[in-house]
Amino acid sequence: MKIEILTRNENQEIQNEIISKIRDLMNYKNLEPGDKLPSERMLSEKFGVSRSNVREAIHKLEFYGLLKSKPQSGTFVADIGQVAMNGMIEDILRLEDPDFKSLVETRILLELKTVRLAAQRRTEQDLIQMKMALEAYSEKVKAGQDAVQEDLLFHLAIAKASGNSTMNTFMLIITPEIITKFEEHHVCDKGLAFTGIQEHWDIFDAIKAQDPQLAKQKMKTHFKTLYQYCYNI
Amino acid sequence: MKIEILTRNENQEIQNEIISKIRDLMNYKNLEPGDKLPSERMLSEKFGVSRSNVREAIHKLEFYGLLKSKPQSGTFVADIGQVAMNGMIEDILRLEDPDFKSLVETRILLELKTVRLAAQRRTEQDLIQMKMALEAYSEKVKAGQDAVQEDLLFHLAIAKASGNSTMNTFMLIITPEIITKFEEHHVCDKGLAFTGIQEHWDIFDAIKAQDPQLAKQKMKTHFKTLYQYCYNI
DNA sequence: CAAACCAATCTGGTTAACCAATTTGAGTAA
DNA sequence: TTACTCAAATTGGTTAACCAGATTGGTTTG
Repeated sequence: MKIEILTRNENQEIQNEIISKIRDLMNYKNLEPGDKLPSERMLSEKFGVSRSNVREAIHKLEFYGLLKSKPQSGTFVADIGQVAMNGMIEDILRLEDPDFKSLVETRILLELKTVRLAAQRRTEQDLIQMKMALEAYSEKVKAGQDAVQEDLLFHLAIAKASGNSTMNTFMLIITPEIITKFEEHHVCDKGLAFTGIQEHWDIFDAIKAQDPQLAKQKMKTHFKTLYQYCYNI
Repeated sequence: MKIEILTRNENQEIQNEIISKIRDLMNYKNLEPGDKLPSERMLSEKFGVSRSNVREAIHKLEFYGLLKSKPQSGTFVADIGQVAMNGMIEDILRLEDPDFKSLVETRILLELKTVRLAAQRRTEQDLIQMKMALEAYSEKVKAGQDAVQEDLLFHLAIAKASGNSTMNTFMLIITPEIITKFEEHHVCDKGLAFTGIQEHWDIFDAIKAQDPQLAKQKMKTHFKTLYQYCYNI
């Protein structure tokens, strides 16, 4: 799911194998929504793997909402049908690690939306938090220091103000990888931080003024100056 | 059922507590990017909790890219600074479970994008898979059967064809919850399935013709007829 | 005969012991 | 002094034993 190192890839392999075996079992036994999976011990024995491996695989399927473990009771098949179950497991098995381009593409999409929603829904409390993040960012930049973190925190504050918990979560998921990649490629110490200050305040003002279209436009401008440095990554 | 929720919340609680303790420790000890966290055993002893609890908390922070465990070596702080670390942990602790409205809002946003990308990037193989999903859907509807699953699989096929692995992952994450909620509220057995067939084929044709704007427009139409049933949920 | 009950059993979760790879630092040789 | 060696200690991961609570099916009781 994240950037994995070799040792973990090996792990990933046997986990995927277990997941596909679970899928086969569900098909073979014609398990329907609500049915109970064999116990973890039984699965680990049948598959010839350790119980903790089975648990990890179940955890992953649980994360994607396909299974549901009840303590002292059993693991149950979620309320989606067999067709969707097979299709989704197939997709999960073939999931590749996200590349940088895909992350950036998604970030832009999410932020152009969250900034509009934030302009519509922001509370006074949201404004305060955004302003705090923004001032911390400005100070760092003016002191000539690196400010990627403060930058990202401002963007996360916008996501929070959007009032959409799903997008907020997604922003949290992709943010650290973006930070890492940025610092790897030294995107941010190229003197574009100073122009960034004004752009950020423009975005903030538009949100404060509750003008979604303006906010989106300012965010677009911001990304334009930002990602012109990224095309050669 | 209530008990199940309670126990899980309880679990969530102590996990969050551990996470905030880890944050405090990182602040107190001034741990910087790349530094090593105390060992799992030491943390479990210091916090007075079991080692597996500590491991779960670390796993969660690892999922969000804030920590990185190296086997037989230690757990290391990710390459984002202290400020971003504190901000992100704060956000993670306050993360709420996504509500239906937020899920739908996000799904629409994602799909209006993936359908455009799919129109630009789809391969012949993608077309074949989408067509298969679509035919399965049509048959079920014509047979008068429920076809939510096949519906969603078609949409997932579009996400795959978009060539953006991050969006693909996100679609996989929200899909099962959407299915469940849909079936809970009986969104789909209100006779809108038949109109859905044509709408789906329109989307498919636009993708095949590599016309992003048309594809987006058709998807918009599709959502319009779909979610007019959802406003009263 | 049906409903209430209870203990044997089965379950996921937890704990503790164990493993192999990695660090580390004192000792050694150049 | 410096570079190298190697074994002991430390680490995250793995395995197996254990726990408390849920399930279940036969028995009892009204």
